[in-house]
Amino acid sequence: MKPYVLTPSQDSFLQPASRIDYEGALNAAQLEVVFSLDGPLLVIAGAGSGKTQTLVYRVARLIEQGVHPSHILLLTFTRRAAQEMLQRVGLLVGGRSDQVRGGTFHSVGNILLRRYGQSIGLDSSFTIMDRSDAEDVIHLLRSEYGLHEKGRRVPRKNTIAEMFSKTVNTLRALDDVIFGDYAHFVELIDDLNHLQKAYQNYKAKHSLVDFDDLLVKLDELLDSEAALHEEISKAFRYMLVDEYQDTNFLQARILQKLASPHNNIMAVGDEAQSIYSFRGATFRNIMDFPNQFPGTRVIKLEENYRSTQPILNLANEVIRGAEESYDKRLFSRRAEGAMPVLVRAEDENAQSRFVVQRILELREEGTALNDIAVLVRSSYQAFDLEIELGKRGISFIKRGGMRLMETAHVKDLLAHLRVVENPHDAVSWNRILMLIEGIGPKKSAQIVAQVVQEASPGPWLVEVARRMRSTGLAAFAGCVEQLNETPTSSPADLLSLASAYYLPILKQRYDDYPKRIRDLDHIQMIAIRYDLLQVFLSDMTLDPPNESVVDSEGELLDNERLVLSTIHSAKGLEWSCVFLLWLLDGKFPSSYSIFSNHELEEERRLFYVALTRAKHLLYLNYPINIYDRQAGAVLSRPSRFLDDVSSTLLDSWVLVDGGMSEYGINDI
DNA sequence: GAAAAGCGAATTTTT
DNA sequence: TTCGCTTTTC
Repeated sequence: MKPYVLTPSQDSFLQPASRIDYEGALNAAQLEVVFSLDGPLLVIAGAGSGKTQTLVYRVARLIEQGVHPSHILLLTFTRRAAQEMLQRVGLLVGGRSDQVRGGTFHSVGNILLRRYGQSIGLDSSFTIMDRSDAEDVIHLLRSEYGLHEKGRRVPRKNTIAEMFSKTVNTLRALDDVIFGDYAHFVELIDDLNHLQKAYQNYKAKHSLVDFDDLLVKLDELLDSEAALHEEISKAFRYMLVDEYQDTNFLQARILQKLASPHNNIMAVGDEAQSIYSFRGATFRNIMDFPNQFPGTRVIKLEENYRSTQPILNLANEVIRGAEESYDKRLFSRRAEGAMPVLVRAEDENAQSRFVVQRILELREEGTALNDIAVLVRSSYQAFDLEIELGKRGISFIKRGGMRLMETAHVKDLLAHLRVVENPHDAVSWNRILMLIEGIGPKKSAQIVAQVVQEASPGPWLVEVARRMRSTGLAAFAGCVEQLNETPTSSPADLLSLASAYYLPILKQRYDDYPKRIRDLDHIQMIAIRYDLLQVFLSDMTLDPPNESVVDSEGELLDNERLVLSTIHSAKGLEWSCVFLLWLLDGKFPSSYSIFSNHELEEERRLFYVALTRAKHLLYLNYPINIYDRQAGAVLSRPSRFLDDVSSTLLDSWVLVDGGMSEYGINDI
C-alpha cells in the first residue's frame, strides 16, 4: 500500500470569528474561576452547576492569554470526557485546542512512561494488562506456589487482585489492607505477601504493567531524577483536574509532584458525588486540597442550570440524610416542573413495560429518544428491559457493565497481536497456547518459559511443534511467523492475519460463534483507525469501546437512540427525562452494602448522582415481591433513601394491568 | 501425569 | 456466564 499524506485540517489555521464572550456564557462565580489563572484553585461544583462549561472557558482563556496549548493538561475521569471538552474549546479558539494535553491519569502515565520509562528500568514496549490479565497472572502464580492445601479456604483470584490493587490506591501495606478489609484471610498473610512479591517480579520480568502500575511508576518516575521532574512539570504549566472527588491518595500525590513548583493547578469536584471508593477514591482529597496547595482559592458553584426545582428538592432531601452532611443546597431558576414520580410495579416485567410505554408516549409528545435515559445500579438490572425494548423496536445504546474487551474471544484475538508488540508478554503467550488442543497449564508454562527468551519465536515454535507432533501448535507457529514477518504492517492487517488463524478455534469452542464473530469484526473496524500497533493496543485497554449499540430490526430513527446506562457510567451526563430502575431496598442500596455505614453512604451518593442527571422528568421505579437470595427474603419496599423524604416531594403511582400491556394510574 | 469434560455456585460499580 | 473444584479420558 502506498502512503497518502493527508494535509492537516484547515481548521487549524482558522482563528475564531470574534473574541470570546465570557460574560454572556458564565455567571459571576464561573467568571471568577475562568479569570483566576495562576496559583492553586479549588472549585466546589454542585451537580449541574455548569462545571464543564467553566472548564471549557478556562482552557480557552488560557490559550487566549498566550499560554501554548501543549502546556495545558486537562485531567478527566474518562478519555471521552476530555475529548468532548476539548472539542468545545475548539469552537471557541479554533484548531489550537488540538494540542492541549488531555486524558485520564492512567493515559498520561502511559504516555510519560513510554517516553521516559527507561530511567526507571521500564522497557518502552511494555504491555498494559487489564484486570482480567492481572487475575490470570495471579491464578498462574497461585497454582505454582501451591496455596491451595487441603481444607484451607483460599481467596479467589478476583479477591487477591482486589487486595493488591487496594494497597496501591489507598497507599497502605498489604498487611493493613488484610487486617482492615479482609480479616477472614489473616492467617494467609505471609502467603499473600509472598504472592504479591511474585506478582511484582513476574510483571517486571515480562514487561507487563497493570492499571495501578501506570500510577505507581509515574509517581516513581517523578522522583527518579530532578532534571526529568523539571522537564515534565515544565511541560504541564497549567493543569486542570476534573472529578476530583473520585481521585485517590496516590493520584493526589502525583498531582502535587506534577504541579510543583509552579502550582498552577485547578481542581473541580463535588464531594457529594464521590462514587468510586471501591477503587480507592476518596473525597478527602477535596477537603485536603487547600492544605496540600497552600494559598488555594476556593470558589463554589451552587446555581444549578440543569434541573427543575422539584427534582432538586428531592435530590437535596436525599443528600441531607447523609451521615456526613454536605453543606449543599442546589437551587434553580426553573421553579416550575413536574414532580418526580415513584412508580410501583407488580414485578420486573411490569416495570419494563411501563418504561417502554412511557418512552413511546414521550416520543409522541416530541421528546427525542436520545434525550431519555434509563439508569440502573448494576448492568444486569436492565436485561429484562432490553428484551422489552427489542420487542417494541426501540433502538438503544448501552453503557457500562459487560465490556467487549473483557470477553474471552476478543481477549484471545488481541493476545496474538500483543506478543508481536511485546514478545516477553507471558500472559498473552499463555492465553494463546491454552487454546491449542492438547496443551494445558503444564505444557503451556514450559513453552512460555522458553519462548519469552527467544529472539525469533516463530522458527523456534515450528521446531517445538515438530518435536511434539502437534498440528495445532504447528498451525500457531505458522501464524506467529507470518505476524513477525510483517511487523510494520498496520494493526488492521495484523488483526486480519490473526483472525484467519483464530476463527477455526473460535468456531470449535463456542456454539454461539456467529455472535462472537460480529464482535471481532467490530474490533477490526476500530483497528482501521490506527497506524501504530502499540497505540492501538494501549487504547484498547485504557479506553476500551464500552458501548454496545442494539438497533431494532428495520427502522432506524435518524440515529436517535435511547441510553441505557449504569449510574457510574452516567457520571457527568444529563437527559431531559430519566428513569431509574430497581429502586427497591435490597437492590438499591444493595444488600451487600447495608452492613457497612461507609458503603451505605456511598450508595446514597450514588443515588444522588442518579437523581441529578434529570432535567425535566424523573421516574423512580420499583418492582415488588422480588425474592433476593442474598438477603434470603422477599423484597417489597422502596429504597430506604426515600424513607425520610416527605410525600409532598414525590408523586406516587401504582401500575394497574389493563390487559394488552396497557397501564392505568391510580394516585395514592 | 496431564488435559478435558462436567458440575455446582456465585454474580456491583471501572481506569 | 464464568470460577473453582472433581471426575473422566488420553
